[in-house]
Amino acid sequence: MIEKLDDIDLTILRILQKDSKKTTKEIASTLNMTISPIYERIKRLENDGYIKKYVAVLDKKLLNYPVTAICLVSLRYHNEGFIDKFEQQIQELPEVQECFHMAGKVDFFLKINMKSLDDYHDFVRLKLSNISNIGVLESYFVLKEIKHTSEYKI
Amino acid sequence: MIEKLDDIDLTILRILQKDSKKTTKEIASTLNMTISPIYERIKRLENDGYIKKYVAVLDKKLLNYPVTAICLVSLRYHNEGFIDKFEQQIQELPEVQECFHMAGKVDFFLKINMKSLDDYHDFVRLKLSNISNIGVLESYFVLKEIKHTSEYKI
DNA sequence: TCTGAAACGCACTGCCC
DNA sequence: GGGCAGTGCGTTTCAGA
Repeated sequence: MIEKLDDIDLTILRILQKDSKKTTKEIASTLNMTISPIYERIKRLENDGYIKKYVAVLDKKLLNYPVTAICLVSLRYHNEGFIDKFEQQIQELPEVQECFHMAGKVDFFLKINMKSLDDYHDFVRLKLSNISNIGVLESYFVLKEIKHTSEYKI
Repeated sequence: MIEKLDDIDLTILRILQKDSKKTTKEIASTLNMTISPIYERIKRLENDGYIKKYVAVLDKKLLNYPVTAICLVSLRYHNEGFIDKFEQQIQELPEVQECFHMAGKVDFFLKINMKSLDDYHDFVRLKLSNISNIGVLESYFVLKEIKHTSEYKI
């Protein structure tokens, strides 16, 4: 039973998508409320699916993933079976952090993290190119990450 | 003092980037260790910057952000001042979830979440276009999000 | 739906090996 | 660097309004 969110719910979501370690007590304090209602609202937001999960955000550079590539893929054949299969194969590649099916000339848009350009070369040659049905494949490299957040403007 | 990570550290990071609500006790249990060393390792990973932050991941659709656009921007002038200013202005736009400075013909790559195509139209017209120095601006829309994770393959 | 209080478990500290 | 025990705090539950 999913109902509309009020301002209190939105404030809770705003706080937690910035810092999920904030305690119920702290959130209650900023909202001038007691712990119980905040606690129940958070549980409701989790159960209703507004909060999907809680994750630790790691440092790409320190983990030695300095190379980020944007990869544009166009398929050769566009019937349902081929698209589904491509999507399924992409899911299983841990190097691929994001993949979107696009409207327009380019079919898929991929964001890929690698340890080196050599690794990227191997990745394209051994993994991506082995996915049959890829027609055109264009790669672009990120010089600098200006902004990267999981937050939504709520 | 940042030292190299061993397998235990990497396992901890793997677990926490999937689910940061896992307790120290649970992590210790899967690693057949006691709580203390796991606790200390997590603190070290936080202090050394391997773990940047903990966040709640929200549901875009439930929050009524069904439109995701990829926006490619080329600047008119490419001297340092103009680029810095552009980057600074982008930082302040909450609709922009990701922005990368690219190598190649396209200067910047933006990922933008909106409530509707009308809102996107307004966003481009009122906010992006008002940033002086934008030369070319191309928009592509996401039909379907195949994969979107903050995890790294560690 | 909020308040307040009580119970539980985990985070955190200090000491030992 | 890892194990063990104690304390405080946050989470969780529940009676009442």
